[in-house]
Amino acid sequence: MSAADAALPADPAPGAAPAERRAPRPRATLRDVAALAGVSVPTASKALNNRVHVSAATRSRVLAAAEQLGFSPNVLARGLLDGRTGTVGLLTSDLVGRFSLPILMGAEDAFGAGRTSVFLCDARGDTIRERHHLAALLARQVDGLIVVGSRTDPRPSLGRDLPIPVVYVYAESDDPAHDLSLVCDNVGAGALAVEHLLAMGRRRIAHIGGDPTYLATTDRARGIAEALAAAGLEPAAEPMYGDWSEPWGVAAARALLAQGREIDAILCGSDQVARGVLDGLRESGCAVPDDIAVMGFDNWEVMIAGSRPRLTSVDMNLEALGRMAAERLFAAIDGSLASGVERFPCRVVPGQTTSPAA
Amino acid sequence: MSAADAALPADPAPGAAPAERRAPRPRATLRDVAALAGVSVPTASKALNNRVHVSAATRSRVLAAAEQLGFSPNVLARGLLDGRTGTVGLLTSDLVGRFSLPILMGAEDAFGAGRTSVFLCDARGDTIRERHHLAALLARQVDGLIVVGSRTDPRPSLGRDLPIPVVYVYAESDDPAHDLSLVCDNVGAGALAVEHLLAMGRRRIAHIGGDPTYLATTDRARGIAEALAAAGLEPAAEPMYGDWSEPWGVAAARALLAQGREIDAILCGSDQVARGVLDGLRESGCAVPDDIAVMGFDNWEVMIAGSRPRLTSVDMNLEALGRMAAERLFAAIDGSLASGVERFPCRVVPGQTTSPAA
DNA sequence: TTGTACGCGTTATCAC
DNA sequence: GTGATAACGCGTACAA
Repeated sequence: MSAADAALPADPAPGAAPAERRAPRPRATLRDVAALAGVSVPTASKALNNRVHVSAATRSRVLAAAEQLGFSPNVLARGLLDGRTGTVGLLTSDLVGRFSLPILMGAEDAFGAGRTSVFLCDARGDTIRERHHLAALLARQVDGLIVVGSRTDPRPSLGRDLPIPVVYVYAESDDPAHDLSLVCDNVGAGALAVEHLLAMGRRRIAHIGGDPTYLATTDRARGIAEALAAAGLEPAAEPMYGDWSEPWGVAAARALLAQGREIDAILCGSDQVARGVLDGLRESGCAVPDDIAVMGFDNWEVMIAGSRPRLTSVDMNLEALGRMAAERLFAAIDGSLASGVERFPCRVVPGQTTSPAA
Repeated sequence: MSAADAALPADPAPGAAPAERRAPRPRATLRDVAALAGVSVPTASKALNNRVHVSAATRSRVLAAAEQLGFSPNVLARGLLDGRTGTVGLLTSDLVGRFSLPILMGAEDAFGAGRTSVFLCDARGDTIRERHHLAALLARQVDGLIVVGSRTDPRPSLGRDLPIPVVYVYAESDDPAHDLSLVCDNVGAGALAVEHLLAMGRRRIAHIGGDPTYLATTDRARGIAEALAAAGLEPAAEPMYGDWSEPWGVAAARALLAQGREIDAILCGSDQVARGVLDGLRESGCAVPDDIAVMGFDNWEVMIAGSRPRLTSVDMNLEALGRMAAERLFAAIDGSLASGVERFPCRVVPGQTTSPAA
């Protein structure tokens, strides 16, 4: 890394530059470094890579030359030799980056100070763009691929004949026999939420879900129903479904209250729905959490931060998912990759909307 | 592109694969294609690149071979020859991707169906990580760099001695004499907002700003003050500053109303502040927009969508900024790059919080 | 300890 | 119309 980190020379002001000198100086190559140090190219290479059989004097001359020229090794040329580029692609369909970015960060953390970089491409839900990006990534010789879906429903496999390993994250591949997928346990997430509410002493729990065409919606609803049944409880009302918006949350909360049932908690399909529900309850004079507890899913900080009181939510552990994906991919790059679907647990992040019932 | 797009072979099921065949097949090279087509490597190259002096028969044989092998040309090897990789880096410090992603999309659109891909790296506000990413990008021979700040305040220049052109976007470089920066005209944005409110018949305009340590805050405040003065109006109250949060908006709205002044519009420092202000006004029984109009800045869809009524906001035209950056960079890659700071106008996106006064 | 020869995948040039 | 040769920047095996 010492050579790479020397990319910015220490001397930024080499005399008064002519006013119109805009053309950047050419890239220094190993040959330039070797020439400046007065050695052959392979010797310079050994010196920079801490290989044996190089005298200390030669090494320091080479290092100095590299520093002076701002030399940064061409990892692409190196990749030509060993067939690796130290680059993985992250192919996403998630417009706003709500899911992709935490996963990206987790992956970067896992690759860490190593030599691997992540190439992010957003297909914006467009199949043609996805294939275009895939071709571009393959042409750039990425060592592996992480595919992130915009929803948890299974997505089309990229196929079995790619020359590099692929890990599907968040949305599983529809070819689990050949592809490896790492996803959140949304059924478990629903159960976790119910258990949290039960621990807070709530018993009359209603569910206001999001868009019913999403697998995440039905998975969570199933987990909720199962956990309630396991506790010997009935849902406090028929589950309601709409979309992922705040306005839907507002409308649903009103409709739910209008039913006149006894309710002490509402489990919402997402943080956005939950914010709408909070608004709807406030309008109706319901106190949160004293009268009714409220919970969301996703733990999306942008939504949570503005919520009053601060919303309790279920975190999908996306960063951990990204880390796992990176580790799996890293292992697969010089080994082989398992297939199947691995589900990872979520976790409740308590806020102020679910304190113990009076 | 025809060869690259052939990366996914048309025949995904080459007989029953053994259950444990996970190791991906090796990458096909031009040599493999040439051998299969029964021609030399240079001839295969010409055939795939639509060069002249290749017989139709030969060309079709080569194309068929490439298709069959799922051949995808190694653009990195090609880059070794012409010194181009068809890759630009996008270095950001913007955690949540609120500014970076629109800019990224604009840049991708501008590079369009061309051969240029964008490499996104998030430094997460960490200087060390930024230098690490910069070194990684340089080592990967990116042809140019787009640097996106997380706030509009000038940011440290990457230096004058990089071997590739750099365009700073959203936050300008602190070395305008040598670097090119493309930013939003925040002063103009403040003026635009005032003009919109004036057009709606509002005259008693107050300003609830965001974090006063941000240049965006003071720039917008200045634009607001100047536009009011130009219209011969006084601010309806002393400007208030806090942070970028919804809770601040709520508190500020309450405090403002408590002053008992006559007010018919509130200009908020951001959409988040505006959402808080809307909440605060609703609590106090103020009707929006009938009693008081409300406007935000940023036009952040996530915030706008959940706002009731739908918030009027000033869009920063980030996608356009990204497109411009890509075009400038593209031109600079085989030319020279201008320096200085270019400011681009913003635009008002009317919602339902600023209808004409009664 | 250092330098020479070669190869990675691709394309341009120039023979044939 | 086709193929041999050289070159891009780098690392490794081997010779000096």
